[in-house]
Amino acid sequence: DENSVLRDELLFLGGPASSAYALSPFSASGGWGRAGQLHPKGQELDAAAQPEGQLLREVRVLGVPFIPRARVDAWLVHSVAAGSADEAHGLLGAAAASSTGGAGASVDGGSQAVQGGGGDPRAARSGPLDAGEEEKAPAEPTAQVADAGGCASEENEVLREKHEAADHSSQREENEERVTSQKENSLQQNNDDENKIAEKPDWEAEKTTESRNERHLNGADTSFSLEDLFQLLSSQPENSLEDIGRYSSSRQYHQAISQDVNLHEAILLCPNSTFRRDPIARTPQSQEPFLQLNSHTTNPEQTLPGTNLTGFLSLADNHMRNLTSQDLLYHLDVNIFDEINLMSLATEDNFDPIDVSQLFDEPDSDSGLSLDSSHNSTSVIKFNSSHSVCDEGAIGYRTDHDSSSHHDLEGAVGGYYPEPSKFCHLDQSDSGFHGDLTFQHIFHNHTYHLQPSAPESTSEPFSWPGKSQKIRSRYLEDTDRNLSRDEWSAKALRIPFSVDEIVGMPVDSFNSMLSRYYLTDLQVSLIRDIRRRGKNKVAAQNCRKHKLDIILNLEDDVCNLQAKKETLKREQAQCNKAINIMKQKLHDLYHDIFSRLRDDQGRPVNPNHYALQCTRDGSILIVPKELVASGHKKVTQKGKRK
DNA sequence: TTCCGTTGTCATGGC
DNA sequence: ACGCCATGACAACGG
Repeated sequence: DENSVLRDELLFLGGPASSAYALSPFSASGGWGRAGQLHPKGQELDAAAQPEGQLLREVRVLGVPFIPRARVDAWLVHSVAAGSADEAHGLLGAAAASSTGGAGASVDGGSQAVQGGGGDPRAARSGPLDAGEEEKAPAEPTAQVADAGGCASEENEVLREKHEAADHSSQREENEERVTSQKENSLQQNNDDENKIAEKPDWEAEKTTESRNERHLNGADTSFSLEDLFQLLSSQPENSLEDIGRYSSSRQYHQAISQDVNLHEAILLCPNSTFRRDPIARTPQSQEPFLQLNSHTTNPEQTLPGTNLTGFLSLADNHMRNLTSQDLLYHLDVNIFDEINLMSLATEDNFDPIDVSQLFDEPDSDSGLSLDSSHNSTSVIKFNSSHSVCDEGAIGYRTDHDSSSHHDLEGAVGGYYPEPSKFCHLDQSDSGFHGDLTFQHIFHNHTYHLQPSAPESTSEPFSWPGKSQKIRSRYLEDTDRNLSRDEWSAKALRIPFSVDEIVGMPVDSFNSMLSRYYLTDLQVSLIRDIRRRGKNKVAAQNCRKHKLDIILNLEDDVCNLQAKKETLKREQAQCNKAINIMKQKLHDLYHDIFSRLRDDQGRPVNPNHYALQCTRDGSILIVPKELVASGHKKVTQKGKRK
């Protein structure tokens, strides 16, 4: 029904399942429009220029007032933060009740509950969702919202027009906002009870920290208590890498004040546009090195427990100290990545840095990927490939091809994550890549399957030079031998789908998947290559099978024809034999007849001069051979009766 | 070491 | 134009 559709939509937006019913007040009393009037600070609520995507469409289908996502997000945020049990359980009635007064509690636990009371919870946000949104969607004067005067239809009409004006925005932009919304809600969920954060899986905590990061970057979250973060940070031992990773966002907040920019923080502070899947702003050259580096700095599991993370960050910091964030993207020394690469490898058991360095020092090392052949890409591939060794963070993913549906999201949120602590990310753990990170966290289990018909371990994402066979053997002994080259590559690049999915997915689902998920160009390229190679591999197998079938059929045909030939030969021999017998019988009969014939003088008839001829009436005539040779044209009755 | 079969991959053309 | 499929050709690998 319509409510379930809206609920699914909100689920996709990242809101808690219960919050989906926040839309119910739409149809009840147009409460959103009136809620705008109740905004205590009179802050703008509308960012109508932002496309609202499917949510808007669903809302419009229902004929309810259009609610900008920013409002919905804020409302959801505060509904959750208020701890309303009814709302938390997704009761329509409760949501309807909240439409008039809102939740009334801020994420700060009440100390900054300025938006509370009777205010519209959606108004709690002091600004638009993010800077980009602010630019595209100028603040709508509060008076305009208030002037709606509870007339939901009027506001709906205005907002709808605004939306239609902004309808040109791309689907990707819409997805970005969805992810942002999702993260916003994650933030609220985590802020609601900070104590729970340590109990949550790392992936969830990571998502939370990223949400904070984004808020920090956007400067839109003014209600977040920095003091809380400082206390939280100070309560955690700095030498705990896990804690460092977990509270990376806290460190970031701290950095924002101290201006002590280290590598990690500098990365996290990079403009979002750099890492979002913006077809204009983003380039593979600028993105990939960044992602690689950041992934290792933000992932506590990828570093040895005894590794001096601070030292490492300082090392990288020296490289970037004089670089802007954009410069960083283009000029990060590849050697750094090599170092990081080896560091990440060092986390593996039986790691031999010499062997591995030899491995990657091998000239003519063919990645085997028809990816971007640029230097950066190559280094990335190597890096990722090596990293995949330690990457056991297979997260549960759905094997059905419709994994991107909202229902799947709902199911995946509560899904099982085998090793969340090992969910070390490469290119999704940066602050600008929440989409991939979040979606991967939610959706997927990176349990890459072995294709049944494909004997593996003969190809890897990088070549194994001949003299490194020993290393290879050792290498493979410690890892999953059953991963094919593409599976390795997919795992290394954090492709959130299995090779089987990529290859077997219908083209429509495949394209939908590519557009729905936040994938780097490298990932998209790899996915397409995997799909192409996978399909071609199957085609080649079919072709060879077909060719073999043809050969076998031809061989069968040859056998059959040979047998038939033999049979025909035997039949011919039998026929010849019968013919000879008949000839012999006829010959004997001739001689027998002529031996008994006598002419008029009683002399024997010479068979060489006469022949026997059978007439139509059955009588037998003796005809001279010269007459027979003349064509039987003139048969004389010169013969004698027997 | 050579030969041969198998397999994966790429390029190409047809649909 | 795009994607899929079939197929020849090639290389790598293993027996």
